[in-house]
Amino acid sequence: MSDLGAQLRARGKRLTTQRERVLAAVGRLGHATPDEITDSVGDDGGAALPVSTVYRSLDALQELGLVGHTHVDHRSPSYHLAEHATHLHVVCRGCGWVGEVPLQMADELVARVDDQLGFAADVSHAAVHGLCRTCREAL
Amino acid sequence: MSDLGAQLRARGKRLTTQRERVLAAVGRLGHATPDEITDSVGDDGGAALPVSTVYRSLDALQELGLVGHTHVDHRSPSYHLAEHATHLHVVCRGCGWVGEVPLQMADELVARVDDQLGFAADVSHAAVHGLCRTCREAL
DNA sequence: CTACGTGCAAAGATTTTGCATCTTG
DNA sequence: CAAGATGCAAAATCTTTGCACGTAG
Repeated sequence: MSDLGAQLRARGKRLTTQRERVLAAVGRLGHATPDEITDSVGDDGGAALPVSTVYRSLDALQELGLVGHTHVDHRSPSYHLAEHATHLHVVCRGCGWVGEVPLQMADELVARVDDQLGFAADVSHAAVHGLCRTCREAL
Repeated sequence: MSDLGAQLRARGKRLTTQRERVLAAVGRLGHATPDEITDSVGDDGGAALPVSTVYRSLDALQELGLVGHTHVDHRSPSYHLAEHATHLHVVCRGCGWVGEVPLQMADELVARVDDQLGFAADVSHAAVHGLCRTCREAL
């Protein structure tokens, strides 16, 4: 993936195995916390990485716009590939279930916010809380 | 505010000055982190409260549904009165500005999510990221 | 070579917990 | 009184930082 290298270089940064491995781990996991990513990095057969490197790599990759993150629960942000950010999250307060919803469902909201505030909303980084079908019926 | 007492008692909890003061502080501040709330509690002339009590009070008040919280930035949740939750937040990635948007703007999103997933979304607890008018034009 | 990045360990920041003591109901 | 809450300080989490050494370009 020399493309990654090019993007990094364009920003005065460098391509390192660590960054490649962190990016790969994020891709493998879909959505994951820094902690989960750290655990997963070793799954490619290579050596484990210190958490600090994972954090710094995520920062770098985020600066390039390759990954993004959302706050699904109280603690720990959840990282995902930017290209995978074609949805927003719904998080159940009852059971913790996390679902994905196509961005288009929020089109109207985005349009209205733009209209009234001139605010360019990026809904793909949003988490909406509520109750899933099951927990809702359980009440 | 005997109502607060009644609600607490109904849950097997008790009414204490600390809880009243934390609730009052949240009301005064509108939106605030546990830290800011701790600082503000003293503003009513009373003694300061230990952070742990503030956290426990917020938990209790949240359990009663009197306060809620959102994750505006990386660290620290922001608490607000539930009755004040008539809006959702838009957070500017550029300057950190936080705006409020009437819930109705998300009505369609809520309806669609309900329709397709049976998920009861509570958008008042949501933070949508993006760029405010100013930062947007600055690009 | 010369930045920039990595490892490691220590420091920060934030939240939670154990326990003796005090209060509410 | 008895069940809960509080205070305080210590522990647990989660993230960031300093610094000497390694390495991409």
